[in-house]
Amino acid sequence: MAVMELRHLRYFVAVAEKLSFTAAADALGVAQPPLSQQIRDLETEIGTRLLERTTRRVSLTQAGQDFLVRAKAILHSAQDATERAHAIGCGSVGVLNVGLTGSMLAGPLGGLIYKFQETFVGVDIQIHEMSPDKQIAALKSGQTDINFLRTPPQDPDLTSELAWSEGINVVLPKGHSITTESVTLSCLKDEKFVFLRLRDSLFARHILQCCIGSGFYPTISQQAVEAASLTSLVAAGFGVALIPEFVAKLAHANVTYRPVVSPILSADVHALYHLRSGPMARNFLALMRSDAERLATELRQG
Amino acid sequence: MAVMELRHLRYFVAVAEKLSFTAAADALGVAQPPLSQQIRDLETEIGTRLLERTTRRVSLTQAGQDFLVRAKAILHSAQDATERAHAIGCGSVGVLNVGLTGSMLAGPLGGLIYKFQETFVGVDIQIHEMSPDKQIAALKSGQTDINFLRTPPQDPDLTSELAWSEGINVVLPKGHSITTESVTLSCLKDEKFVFLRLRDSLFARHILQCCIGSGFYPTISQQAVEAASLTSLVAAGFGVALIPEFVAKLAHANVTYRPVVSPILSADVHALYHLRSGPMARNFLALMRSDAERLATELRQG
DNA sequence: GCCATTCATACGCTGAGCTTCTTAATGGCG
DNA sequence: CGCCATTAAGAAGCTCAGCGTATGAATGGC
Repeated sequence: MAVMELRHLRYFVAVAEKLSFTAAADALGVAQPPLSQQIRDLETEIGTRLLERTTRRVSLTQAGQDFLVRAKAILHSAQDATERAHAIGCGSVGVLNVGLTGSMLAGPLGGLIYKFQETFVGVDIQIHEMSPDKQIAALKSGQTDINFLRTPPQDPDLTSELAWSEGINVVLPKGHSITTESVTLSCLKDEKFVFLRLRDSLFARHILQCCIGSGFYPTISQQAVEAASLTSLVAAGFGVALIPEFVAKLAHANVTYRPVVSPILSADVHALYHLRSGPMARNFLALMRSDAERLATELRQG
Repeated sequence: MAVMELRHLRYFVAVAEKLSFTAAADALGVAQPPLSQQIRDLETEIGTRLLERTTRRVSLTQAGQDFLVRAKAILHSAQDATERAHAIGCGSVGVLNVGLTGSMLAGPLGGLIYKFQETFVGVDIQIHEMSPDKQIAALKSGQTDINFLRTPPQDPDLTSELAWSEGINVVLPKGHSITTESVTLSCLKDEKFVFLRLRDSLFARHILQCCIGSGFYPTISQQAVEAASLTSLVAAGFGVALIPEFVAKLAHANVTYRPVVSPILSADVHALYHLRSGPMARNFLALMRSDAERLATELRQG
């Protein structure tokens, strides 16, 4: 027993719309006899006549009229399904879940997301703010497709890629004795420091190593979890802090920011994604790379 | 270039639901290699991967997840379309348009329609009241599927079939001199008559012939178009009228009804339908015949 | 490190669907 | 009234799509 295929529907719709087997066969690019046969098979399969035909006239039965509407809808659905799947496969439609820590949007990421949205209007970008320790779990569970963080973990399933590098600023409480436009790390050796929690933050440990490299072990008065909290603690008088350049854009009234010029310090942000992350994530990464290259070129030229 | 067929969807859905080629192949009753090949063809056709597969694990891509939902919907639609078409072909669902004149429902037709509705619950019966001259046009244009009238026309496209026969009653105004339980036609020879318009009504001409056959030419004081109007004209004092038995069921306060027993008169109602009327009409006719037969048997026995 | 399991590939075969040729039927036209 | 053009259906042969069998490659479990 033959089963119904889309071919039967295509043939039937052609005949039903032309009300002629020969015209339909011509339009379909097949000969007339196989068309007649396929229609016959379809009618046998359904168990009722769809077309009433004499040698001079072809007309739809009531069943045929109903079936025509549905057949066209099915063919349309099939076309639509393939187009949608293709679009999703290309990464031009769908939902892209981006995971990041709260302070990350202050840097180039905001503009990057805006540009991506402009290019891929069919993609809905969902931004999930989450603490660094939850990011890996979110990626692995598929909750997010791509995450941005300063501490790329070593995980065989996950790939990390440098997104951008920032300079380091020192945050000084208002009225602090240092008044120079820029500072060196060593002139901070007698200060009290507010740090990110060393246990969690690769960035904090990196800064610590830099201090040691500059010849002193910093006195740590407080440890915070969120980078944005550091500024507030400085404002409250707990000491000074070293923060990524772009976090300093989130200005605070009772502190001042000064770039650290010696040694040259940098805070790296990494894009982290799953090995089998979708095409949207790859498109995002591609845009990110081209954007980084553009920035580098501009810096070189300007 | 191969085109997509329902087979591809069936295969894909099977694999996507089992998340295993071998299990799906087993369920589909085919070997695993052709299944792999069909999936590959489908992916080529769509232009993107739908399934991510290693030798140990099969998983859906984002495109695959979307496509799975749509593929299942399409297969369901196809099944639904065939079932609906089959049902329409059998006459068990659809709309049956019945055309009739206003007074026709008083007879056996009401019960017949009720019984038909009980048997074919999927059929929506639409009753169209219309004047006799519009019935043929309605049938030919497809506006109605089956019509009931007392004057079957001779038309090569239309078939008529005796639906039932009724006796004839005479309608007398209240206080008329005739007081017997039943009357003969000849004892009405000196009455004034209200008739249906002779130009339109085969029934009226039939009655006229019967009067002539009984030895008199009736004095016609008024002619009406609707059978139901005759009773009102009698009540108004325009004379007496001869009407089909079942129309007399529509009782009127100021008249009395008496059967005409000699000669035996009958008013026939015919079912009229198109040569290519649908299966619902045929089902209705079949029920009508069996009902008529049942009535005849009951009459014979009782 | 071996083995079992599973998906992909290779290859030959069967039959479904196609083309061509032909027949039957019907409406239009002279 | 009969011929012809037109159209759907039937017959026969062919081609290739899809299937089955056999085999290979890869991966996770023991």
